[in-house]
Amino acid sequence: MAEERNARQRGAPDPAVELTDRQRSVLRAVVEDYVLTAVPVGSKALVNRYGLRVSPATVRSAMAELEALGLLSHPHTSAGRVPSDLGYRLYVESLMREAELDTTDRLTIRHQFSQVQLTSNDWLRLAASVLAGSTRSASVVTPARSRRARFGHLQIVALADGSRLLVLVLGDGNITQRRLDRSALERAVPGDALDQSALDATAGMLNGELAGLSAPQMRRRLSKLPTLPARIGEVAATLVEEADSVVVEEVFTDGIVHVLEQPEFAEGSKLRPILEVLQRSDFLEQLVPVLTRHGGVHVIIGRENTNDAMHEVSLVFAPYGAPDRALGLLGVLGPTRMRYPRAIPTVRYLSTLMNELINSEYGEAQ
Amino acid sequence: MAEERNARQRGAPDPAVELTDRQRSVLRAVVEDYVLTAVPVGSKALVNRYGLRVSPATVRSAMAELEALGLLSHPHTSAGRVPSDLGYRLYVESLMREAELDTTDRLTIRHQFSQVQLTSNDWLRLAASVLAGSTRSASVVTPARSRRARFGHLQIVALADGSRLLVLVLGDGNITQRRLDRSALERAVPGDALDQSALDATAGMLNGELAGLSAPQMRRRLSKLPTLPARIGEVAATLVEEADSVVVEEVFTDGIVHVLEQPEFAEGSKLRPILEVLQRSDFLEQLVPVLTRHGGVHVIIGRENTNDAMHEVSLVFAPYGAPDRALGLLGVLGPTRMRYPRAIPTVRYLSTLMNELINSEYGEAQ
DNA sequence: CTTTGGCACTCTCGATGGGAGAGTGCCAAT
DNA sequence: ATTGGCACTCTCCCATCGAGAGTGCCAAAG
Repeated sequence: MAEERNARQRGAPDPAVELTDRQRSVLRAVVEDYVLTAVPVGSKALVNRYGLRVSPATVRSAMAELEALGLLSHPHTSAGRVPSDLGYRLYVESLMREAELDTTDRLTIRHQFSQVQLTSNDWLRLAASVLAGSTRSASVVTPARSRRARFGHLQIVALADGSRLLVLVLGDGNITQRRLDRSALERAVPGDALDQSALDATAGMLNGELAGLSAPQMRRRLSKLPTLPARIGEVAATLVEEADSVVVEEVFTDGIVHVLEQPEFAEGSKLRPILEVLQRSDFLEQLVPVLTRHGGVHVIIGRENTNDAMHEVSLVFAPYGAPDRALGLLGVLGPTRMRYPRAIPTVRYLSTLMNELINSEYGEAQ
Repeated sequence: MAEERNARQRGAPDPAVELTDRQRSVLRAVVEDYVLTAVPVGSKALVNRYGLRVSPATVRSAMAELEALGLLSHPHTSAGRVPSDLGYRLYVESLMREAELDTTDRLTIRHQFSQVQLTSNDWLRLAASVLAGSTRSASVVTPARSRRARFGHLQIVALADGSRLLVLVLGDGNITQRRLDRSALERAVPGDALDQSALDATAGMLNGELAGLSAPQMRRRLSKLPTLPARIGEVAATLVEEADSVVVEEVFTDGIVHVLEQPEFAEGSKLRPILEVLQRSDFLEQLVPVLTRHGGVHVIIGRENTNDAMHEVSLVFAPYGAPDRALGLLGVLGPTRMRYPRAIPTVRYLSTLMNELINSEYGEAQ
């Protein structure tokens, strides 16, 4: 399973092998109880609630051992135990009973996706909404676009109202359009008839020059063309601008309210840094290096995250799309005390579903 | 001034005329002090901080009068006074010293807007960001689109890679495009060469039928066309879908963190209902009826808002764009204890600026 | 050698109870 | 009409104090 390689890659110690069965079941019980109640869990309560066939004293000693291993911690003497980040990690790696999503859940989700069109933002908004609703956490979805949009080809279309439309098809199959500013064009090509053939020629010339370039490369190439005719200059500037704007990733989030409901964020100011990070459009992008190794679901727990603001939250995320041409990310964010056995299958299902949809779209379009 | 008509339209009592000069200046001082400190303000502190040339006892009696008029209130006996919604209303109507925005502020804002292109979402994101930053409140911006997008004209363009692009120009000047699903087209028109002239004919036919219709009307009209050739059916379905998706308004918000910083929202759960309302894309839409009367800045204070969730916040907002073809809304949301003298001019300036930009764009494009 | 019951100890949490401080309301004097 | 004085009323902060829950350790029992 994908997650199992995770810990080692991350260089985290892996004391799983040394754990006794008792330690394992105590750790599991502590994690699951704490996830449920948000209250540090004591030996007695644990025995009662989980029907362990041993005495509280035995559990206590197991807990002490787990604490020595760094898997549990004490808020203070004589409070119950709380899982450490490492404890959660071990739980996620090998203790968790992970169930796939219900068939009904899957059908509901799939149905919702059939209602919106693939290229629209609604698609991503829906994904964020489904993730947030299903996991009751905050969710984040980035569009599946190549990190650096490559120039595919360019076309200038005459619209019926007399204006021109610049259509830019990117290497990853995405399309953007922009209406050309007619008065500016006339400024650039004074007295010219703005006939379609001239524009076609311009487009053809640029298509040849720019094939396969990213926006910055386009800018450089264009500046090098020694004598750029004025009319081309206008189109070219618009073009670069348009390509640039595609690269800026819009991020869709949903379900922030769920995080707010968690007791660890009852104090509003706790949420602030999280909100700020979620706003930043590139925060999921930083995770791209982490997931190139394999395609599955990734879990980042608390302080495992290099971003200081995220030391008290966990991230469960996965890529979707094709890594080489259009990579998107989707995931959920919640307190480290997160329902991993729910979050992980949900993220996994959504990433495979969106993969499937996106690939069938590509299949048809090409 | 626009705001002055507001209170009467709203049917709110208007005790302004009856207030003595002293009462007016006490009310103003109370509002301004409370807005600044968020602490109920007492008579003594008021005299000290605002250099009133009277004794605390005098202020006390003025406060008691203002309280009898419903302009101030008491959290409890022997705490200071707090403005009521009505008190804020009166302040906004006739007590506030409203300054226009700095020239430097204006230039900075204008410069930022010159950096992004008008048709992109970045334009709206920028507006939200500027509003939030300048007022230190949460901001909301809706795109300037006619509430019901009207069909303008339709064009089918052959792309260089062999696929087709459906370009839909709406009555308000907005453009959306969608790549036509080639395999589906082939299904609809089996064995056909998909030549451009056939598609042009289709487009021409639909242009004639659908001119000026809204998406629902389009749907009805299309279903009535007795014998819709298969090839047109495919295009038509895509078309309606596209037009539908334009009507769904995306809302841009920013600066929620600022609200979180306010002491009245320190307790996270207070923020919840607000967040939920902000998420709902139609919440600003509900305000459209309110503002048709005139074009200026509107202020809705606390319980004046019919939405229960908004009873503890104020809204300062304005329309932009042309009411008949493309109406957008922008505004800020904060605690009733809001810096109105800052928020109102900012919203006003942004709405006029965006008006100007949008109209110059229309001017050039037509 | 593991498990268990017992026991002393520790720490949080909630209730209780004063001051201290800020503010009010009222009244009599100016 | 304005003001100073004064008694009164709240909140807020702090300290105190059990109750409760949990721990750690130890000696006894499997």
